[in-house]
Amino acid sequence: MVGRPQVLEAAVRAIDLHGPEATMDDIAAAAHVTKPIVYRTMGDKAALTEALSEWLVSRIGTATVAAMHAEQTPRQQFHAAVTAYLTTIAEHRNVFLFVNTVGPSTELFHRLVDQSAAGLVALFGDLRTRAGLPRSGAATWGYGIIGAMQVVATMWLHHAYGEAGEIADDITRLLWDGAGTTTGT
Amino acid sequence: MVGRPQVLEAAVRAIDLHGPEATMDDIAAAAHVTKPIVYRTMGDKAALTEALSEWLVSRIGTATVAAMHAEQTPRQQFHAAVTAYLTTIAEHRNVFLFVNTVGPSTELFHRLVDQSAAGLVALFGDLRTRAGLPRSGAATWGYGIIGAMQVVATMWLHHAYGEAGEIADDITRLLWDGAGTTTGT
DNA sequence: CGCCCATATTTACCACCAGTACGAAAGGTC
DNA sequence: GACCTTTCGTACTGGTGGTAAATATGGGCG
Repeated sequence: MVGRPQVLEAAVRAIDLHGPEATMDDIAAAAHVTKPIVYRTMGDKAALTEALSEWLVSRIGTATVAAMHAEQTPRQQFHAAVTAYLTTIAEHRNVFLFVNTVGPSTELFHRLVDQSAAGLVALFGDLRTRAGLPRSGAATWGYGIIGAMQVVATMWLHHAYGEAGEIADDITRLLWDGAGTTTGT
Repeated sequence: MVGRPQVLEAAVRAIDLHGPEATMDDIAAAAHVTKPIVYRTMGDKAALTEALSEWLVSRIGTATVAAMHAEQTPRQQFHAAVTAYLTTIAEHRNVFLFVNTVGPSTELFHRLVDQSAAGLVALFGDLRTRAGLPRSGAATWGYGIIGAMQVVATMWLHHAYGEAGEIADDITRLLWDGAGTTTGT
C-alpha cells in the first residue's frame, strides 16, 4: 500500500531526473509501482500537479519566513521574499517548470493562481484600505505579482542572466517602487 | 494553392468556434483543406501559434497607438496602453487563450516572451539609463510586465470581475506607481 | 490442509492529438 | 495520347493521459 507522500516524493525524483517533460509512467516507475496505482492515489495529472505546487509553495513559504525579519522595512521584507522565492525555485528548478507546464487556459491554472494570490490579496487588501484605496483592486495586484514572478523566474532559469539578488532588486524596483517613480517620470 | 493568410484566418475562425482547445484538424477543416496542407503552409503547431501571437500583438499595437496621445503624461500613456491591451484581447478572447496554451517551459514560450518584451526593454532601458539605473535590469522589467499582464488578463477573462478601465487603474497603480508607494509604506 | 472470496495490482487496452508516409489524381509537356 | 511533375488526401505512426478487465495475493472458514 503506497500513499500520497511516497508518490509525491517519487514524482519529485522523477521530475528531477527526466525534467519537466516527465510522464506519468516515469513517475509511476520512480515510485516502483504501476500507473493505475498513481491514479488511484493522486486522482489525475492535474491533482498531482496541484499537490506538487503546494509542495513548492510550502517550501517557498518557509524560505520566506526564514528570510524576513521584523526589524526590516516593508520594502526590505518584500525584497527578501522575492529573493527567497527565486532561490527556492532555483533549487527545485524542474519541479517549478513541471508545475508551470499547465497551460494558463485551464481550470487548474486558475485554481493555482487564486490559491497563490490569496495571501497577497489579504496583505495588500489591508494596506490598500489603510491607504484609502478600494479593497477590490487587491485581486489584480495579486494576479499581477504572481504573473510577474512567474515569467521573470521562468526566463531567469532559462537565460541564467544575473544573480538572484540582482533580479530581486529589479523586481522590487518594479513592483514595490513602480516603474514610473523609479525612472522619475 | 492556399497560403498563410487563409490558413491564419481559418485558424482564427476555428478557434473562435471551438475555443482554445481547437485542434489542428479543426483548423484544417475551417480552411476547407486537410491537415498536411496546414503543416506544409505553417510548419507545425508552434509556428502557427507564433503566427497567431504576432497577429494578436499587431492588433494590440494598433489599438495602443490609437489610444495613446502625445499630450498625455507618461503615466496616462501607460494606462492607455494597458486598457488597449485588455480590450483587444477581450475581443479575441479565444485566440488569446489559444496562444497562452503554450506551456511556460517550452522554447516557443521563451521566444514569444522575449519578442513581446523587446519593445518594453528598449523603452525602459532608455528611461532607466536616464535615471542612472543599469540598463540591464530592463529585461527583468519587461518580463515582469509581460507576466503581470498575462496573468491578470487570463484571470480577468475567466472571472469577469470589473471593467477594463478599473483593471487598468489597478495595474497602473501596481506597475507604474508601485505597490509600496501607492499604499504609503 | 484446501477452498473461496475480497482486495490489491498489473497487464493490456482505448481515446486523442500532433505529425507524416505513401498513394492517387490533376495538370502540364513533348 | 503517353509520361512526368506537382499537389493533395487518406490513412497511418508515436506517444501520452487515462481506464477496464484479467490476475496475483492473502486471509478466513469448513
